[in-house]
Amino acid sequence: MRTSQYILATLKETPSDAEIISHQLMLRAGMIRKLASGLYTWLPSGLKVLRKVEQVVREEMNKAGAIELLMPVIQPADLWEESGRWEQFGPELLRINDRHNRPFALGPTHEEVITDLVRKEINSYKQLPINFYQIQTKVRDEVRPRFGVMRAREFTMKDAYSFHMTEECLDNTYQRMHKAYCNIFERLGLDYRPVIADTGSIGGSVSHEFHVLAESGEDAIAFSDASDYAANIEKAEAVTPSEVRPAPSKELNTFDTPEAKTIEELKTKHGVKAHRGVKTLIVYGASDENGERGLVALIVRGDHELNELKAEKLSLVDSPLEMAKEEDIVAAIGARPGSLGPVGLDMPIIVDRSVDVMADFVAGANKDGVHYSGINFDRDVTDYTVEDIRNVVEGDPSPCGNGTLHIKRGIEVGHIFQLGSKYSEAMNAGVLGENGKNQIMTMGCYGIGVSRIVAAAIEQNNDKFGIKWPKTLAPFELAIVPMNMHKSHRIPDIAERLYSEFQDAGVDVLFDDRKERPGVMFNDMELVGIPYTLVIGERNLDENKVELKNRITGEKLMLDIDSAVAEITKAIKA
RNA sequence: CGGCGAUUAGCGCAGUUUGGUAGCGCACUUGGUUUGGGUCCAAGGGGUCGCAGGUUCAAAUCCUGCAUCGCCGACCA
Repeated sequence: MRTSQYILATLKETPSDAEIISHQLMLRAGMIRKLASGLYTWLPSGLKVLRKVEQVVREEMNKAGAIELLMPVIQPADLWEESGRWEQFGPELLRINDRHNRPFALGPTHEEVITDLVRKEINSYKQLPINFYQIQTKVRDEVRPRFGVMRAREFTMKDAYSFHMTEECLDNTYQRMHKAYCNIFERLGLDYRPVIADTGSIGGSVSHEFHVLAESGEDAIAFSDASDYAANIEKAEAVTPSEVRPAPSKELNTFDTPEAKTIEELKTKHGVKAHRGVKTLIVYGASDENGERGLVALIVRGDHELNELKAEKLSLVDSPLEMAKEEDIVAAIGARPGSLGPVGLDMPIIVDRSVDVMADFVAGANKDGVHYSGINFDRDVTDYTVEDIRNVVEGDPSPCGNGTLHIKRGIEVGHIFQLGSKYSEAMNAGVLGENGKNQIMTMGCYGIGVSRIVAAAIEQNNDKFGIKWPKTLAPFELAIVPMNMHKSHRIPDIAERLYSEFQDAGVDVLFDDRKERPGVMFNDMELVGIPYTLVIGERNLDENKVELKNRITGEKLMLDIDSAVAEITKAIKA
């Protein structure tokens, strides 16, 4: 490709609405352009990278025995009603009506469509297990799209769905997919981790996420330093410390705290250390038979955070979790948030495991501007239950029993689930078993955020000059940069000759034939992140040499013109 | 969904306080100059100042409403 016949579309200045480095570089390197919030056009260079990711994914899926197909983006509402997700999915499901006013959804995922296909096409246990996948555009009307293609409303996803007679068979395929995913992220040269995950709105039991480690990641991951335990923080169990609750040593006392509404203010204004106090969070309880929701108190240590996911899984708590409105709190308790506590509280009280082992602690007195000190369980608070409802923190013991937890940030690029029969049952997807009877199939599903991987790879591979693509992802394998080509005949002759020889050798080469100054070309090639740049200039031509620059190592090599094509091609294809 | 901020040429921004014919840099076009790391000089093209109302002799500027975009938050009691 010649730059003069291409659209490099590089930008000198960083567009002001790009926050993270991958978003800035994708815009500056001419990979994407925004159409509207969360909607992006892939420019030629960006598309080339996207296709390379797709190809790696496709090869590894095929190798793992999955079969490619392609399903529609537009899906009839009936299917979603059958699975129950038309109601359940919420506003993230973008709904449209056709000209006959029939309801449809733009597919955020394809469990319904594939289950419908399989129940019609697969009739016998002899055809199982089977695993279908597609690489396709997904639509999710995100609450807040951000970070460019990282969290977009329209994005490319690889989704696979497997069907089985037994749990064992599902587990088998699941492990195979787990391995295939590891292969994919390794081939893409990414620093990644598989972590134990929650199943979220997709449903099912066993689940792993694959995270690319990056500071800008939206998820927190907890790792053990002494085993391979790794979990999304929302799923990591906070293990009960071995310590036993000390005996009460203080009397229950009130003290005035008119200006202290937060743990931080209690600390600065009254010297209460965060881990000596507790936070009392009021949420709505599960609805009773009349559909009424009461209030429930959740209590975590002052220096801990409530884990919303753990909380909403408790039977007493409404799901999704919703914090009580201030007026409801005042009506029920007579005090406002900031002065709440468990003593004398007339509602179910759920305390975190780490609160259960506290003695003589501080909490609000359920009277505005007043706190208790010296609170002790079973003396001052008698009716409560103990649950794991907090996020793990750095230094917690690992739930696997080995080592200590550390927290890092990650970008979720893959997620695999053992779905069980959630969809197959709701949609009556069965086959005839060996015994001649109908049996509901068991399912697994496996997703990879293909477009997100492009951004995640940039987060991990950049410097102040731009993107440093790993060989497998670079939009071009080689750039030819002639110095002041229009000034001589030697330069263009050699550049043209090498360009065509590289093309014949099957190298994806970008020939920068613009009438630009050298600095402009160098900067563009570095910004775009092409792994090798071949510099052709008068300076070295008299010795019959050309210069090869490595974008990753910065290394410069002088090569004989006559052997350059063979040598470089060999290095690239290695 | 809540809070904050932004919206002026393709991009980055000034001008808005104090109303008076729309500016700068980059990019683009033309000519010249320069040539191994974002040359320099000159000339030029490009804007219903997000939209709709209002106030005024006069609105990018003041007022009202709306839209779009971004950030933060959506447990932190």
